[in-house]
Amino acid sequence: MSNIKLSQTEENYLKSIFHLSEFGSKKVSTNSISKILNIEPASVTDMIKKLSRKKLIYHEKYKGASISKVGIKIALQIIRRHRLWEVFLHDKLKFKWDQIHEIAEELEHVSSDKLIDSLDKFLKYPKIDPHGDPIPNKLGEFNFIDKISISDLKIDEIGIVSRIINEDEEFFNLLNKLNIEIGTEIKIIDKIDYDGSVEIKINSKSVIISKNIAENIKITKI
Amino acid sequence: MSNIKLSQTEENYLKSIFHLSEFGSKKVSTNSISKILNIEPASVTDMIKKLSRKKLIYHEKYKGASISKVGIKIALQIIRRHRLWEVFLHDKLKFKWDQIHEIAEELEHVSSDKLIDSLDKFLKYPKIDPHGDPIPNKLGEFNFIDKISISDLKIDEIGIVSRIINEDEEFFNLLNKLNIEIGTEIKIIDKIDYDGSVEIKINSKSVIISKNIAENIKITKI
DNA sequence: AAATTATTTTAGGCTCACCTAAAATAATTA
DNA sequence: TAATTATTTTAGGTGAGCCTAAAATAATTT
Repeated sequence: MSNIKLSQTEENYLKSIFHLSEFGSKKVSTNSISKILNIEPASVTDMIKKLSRKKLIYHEKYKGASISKVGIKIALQIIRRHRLWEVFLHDKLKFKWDQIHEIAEELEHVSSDKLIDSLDKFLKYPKIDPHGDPIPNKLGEFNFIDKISISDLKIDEIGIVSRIINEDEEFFNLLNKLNIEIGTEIKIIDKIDYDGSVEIKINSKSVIISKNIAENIKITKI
Repeated sequence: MSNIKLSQTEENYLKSIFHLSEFGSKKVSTNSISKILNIEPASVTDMIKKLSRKKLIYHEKYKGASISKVGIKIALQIIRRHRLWEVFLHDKLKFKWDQIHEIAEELEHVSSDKLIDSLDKFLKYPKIDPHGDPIPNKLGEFNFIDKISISDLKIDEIGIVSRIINEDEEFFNLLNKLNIEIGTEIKIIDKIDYDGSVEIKINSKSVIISKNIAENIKITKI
């Protein structure tokens, strides 16, 4: 195992770069990292240099950063920790869906491998977290399910909610109001050409949701 | 609630000062803190000033520090978090008794009150941790049981192991070898005047343990 | 292509939590 | 009590991770 011990800050940067790079496939700009982490671009440049020196990312001046193999491996372990803690908080401690992310952000930095493997076992090796995101295993492997969103369904098709992209409290409240959670069955009643809104039926009630909302709810077609 | 948000470092200092002060009753020297935390005395002085400014401790130059009411309250909350995580690691994740302390040192700094209260509930409000130490409740209250050690028993008296003072791995290995853990019944066979060693019977086997060992094992007389 | 705008980097500063060396104070021993 | 030793504090310095302001580079408009 590559046992480079990173600081919490380094871990957070690496995780963000991984997410922004879409599994390592894209270059990531200084500005995008800056926005996600709420840190000034100049500071981001400093950290990019640091991670670059450690070979966790590659960087060419003024040309963006890309994440290295080792960087991806570490990022996946951080994500694994985060998501396992989310399962724990949700399933065992009965936390609401919208409260788990923030706490998992702290727990994910606790650095014992044995802790995480034991937690994994205790939770019975879950494959997805409460948001429907896949949990990498010890080796960083996970089921990459390229899900479609509500907007992608056609009229009369039915899907099961499998992942919520947006993690804002406001978005969570909205879903609560609409009675939507992971596992909810949704049928497309109508698609409004004008602005991409979608009329859907949930538990025999029908509502119209905006294009933006529809795109933030991933589903599995059935 | 006093919601002063402290850094991990500040929390560690406060916890050490609390422990060294024996529940707030004694003054604590710069040197003793320095030794416990493995930090140079000069650095300790810096932090003493900082905690003093925040009124978590009192300090008079060259005369040692004492912990304030608010300081004690916060220290007890950190200890509560530490011990609840130890119970979780031991009881739920099946960690060995000697591996829990280090991990709990990290987990104790995760700062959500709701997390700790939910964990407390999940663990069914335990009163003691796996070392036999009492767990303060939400309000900082706990059962202060002034336990006696094996050395304090007389010949033919019987006690139940209720707390292990020393947390070294070596000491843990020794206890393992002797088949001693929390809950073990011990009978005093003989006390050797020469050096304070004690002959004890555990599960019908008798061994002689040194005075030092005997003093590090607390028991409840039955 | 030149000018403008946006992005990224450099330069220099700050705080936190540490350090060493030296000075100040307290405690102990002769 | 004076000298010695131990403890604590001050003074000045370091790296990590942030900041602002200005310079360098890239991208977009005109």
